[in-house]
Amino acid sequence: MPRPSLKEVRSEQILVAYAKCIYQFGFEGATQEKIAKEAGFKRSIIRHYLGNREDMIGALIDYADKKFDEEVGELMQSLPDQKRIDALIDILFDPRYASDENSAVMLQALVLVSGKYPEIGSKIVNWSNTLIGSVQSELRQTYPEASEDQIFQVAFGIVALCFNIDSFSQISIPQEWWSASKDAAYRLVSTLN
Amino acid sequence: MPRPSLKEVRSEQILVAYAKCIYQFGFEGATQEKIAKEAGFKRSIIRHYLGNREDMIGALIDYADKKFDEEVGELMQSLPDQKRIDALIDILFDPRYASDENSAVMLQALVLVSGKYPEIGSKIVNWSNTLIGSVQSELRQTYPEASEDQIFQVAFGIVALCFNIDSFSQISIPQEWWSASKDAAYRLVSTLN
DNA sequence: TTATAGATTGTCATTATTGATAATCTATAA
DNA sequence: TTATAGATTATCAATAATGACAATCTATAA
Repeated sequence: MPRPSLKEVRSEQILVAYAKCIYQFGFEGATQEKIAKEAGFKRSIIRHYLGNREDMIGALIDYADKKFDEEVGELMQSLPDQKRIDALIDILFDPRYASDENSAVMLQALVLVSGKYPEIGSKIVNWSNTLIGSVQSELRQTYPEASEDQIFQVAFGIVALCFNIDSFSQISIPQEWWSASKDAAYRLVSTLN
Repeated sequence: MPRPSLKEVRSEQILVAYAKCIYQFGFEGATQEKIAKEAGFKRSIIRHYLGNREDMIGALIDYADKKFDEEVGELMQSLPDQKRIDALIDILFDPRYASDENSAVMLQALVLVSGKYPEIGSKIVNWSNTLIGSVQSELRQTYPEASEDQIFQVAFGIVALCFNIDSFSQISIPQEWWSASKDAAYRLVSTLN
């Protein structure tokens, strides 16, 4: 009888806009008004679908949580059969992937407010571990003779380099920082020989 | 005739409190009221010494700028004569140095708002280059046979690892992340042999 | 002691942000 | 066509934050 619900669609549109605003204005600077404008709705619509500010934050965290896993999954799926590690590093350190749609950027924004919202901290550790784990298993395939400790150190280093360069994505940084990050990642891998 | 000026002292006290609030509440969350409370003054005192919000931000950037150079200088001064690179890495990846007084944390907070205040972006690049440059010159001393490109890549990687782990400083992260960062840094250095 | 410049505090208008709810509009099924 | 559930918009009170300026207090030198 009633018109069809848009809850799913609208919620995601709002959360995407929310993420973009956090990226652009910071966590506390991402006001409902700005989010609404970014999403192309009136502010009231936000409340209608997501509730108050606290509810919004919860929804955002859940969304980021889901999104991060998806992105890592897609990333690993996209790797070719041969030279998978090289391909992985090439993607991780490609400037084109470090847009405001990248979860790594959201992660950096959330790190800054994890003091205020403690549940964020453990999520971030989880996300990091997810990515580190994926890199680890790739390394393990290619370097079966290396120890787990060695593999973990290298995987962690690669992810750290990636997080770091992504965190700069809205600053106009020297071109060579991207290639330096990538080269450093390759250097880390080379130590497993 | 008049009473002596406290401008220098008060300004620094306020800016320290400002930095601490940014670290704790985020950039937009660092309100004048919170800063005043943190510093132990009334809000009016902030305006008296630093002016309005925009003036405050400018003062903060200048302060962070000066502070960062000082800290890097002191860090390099503190290195022993022997095994300077090992000592440098040990300090950079010591959890005790990544407190809220660490400039690296401020840097991460400022990165997030550099979209709003473009002058911040170039400062951050400068700060990074300062630290990278210092690490480079140390590496150059120990590995004179390595090329400049190689030295830069390794120096950049070390600084990136440092920035990354520092950015997590207010999250309770696994203990091994610190050692993994340090180990990765050592691995990077080892590639210069 | 006293005049003075600066320190410190107090107050108020303005604006920004949010929470909450009412009012209106509209796509669907009966 | 029409009732209905949900979409969308409008509005207002409450609070937070800022800007601006007035008022008061106090350490110094003359």
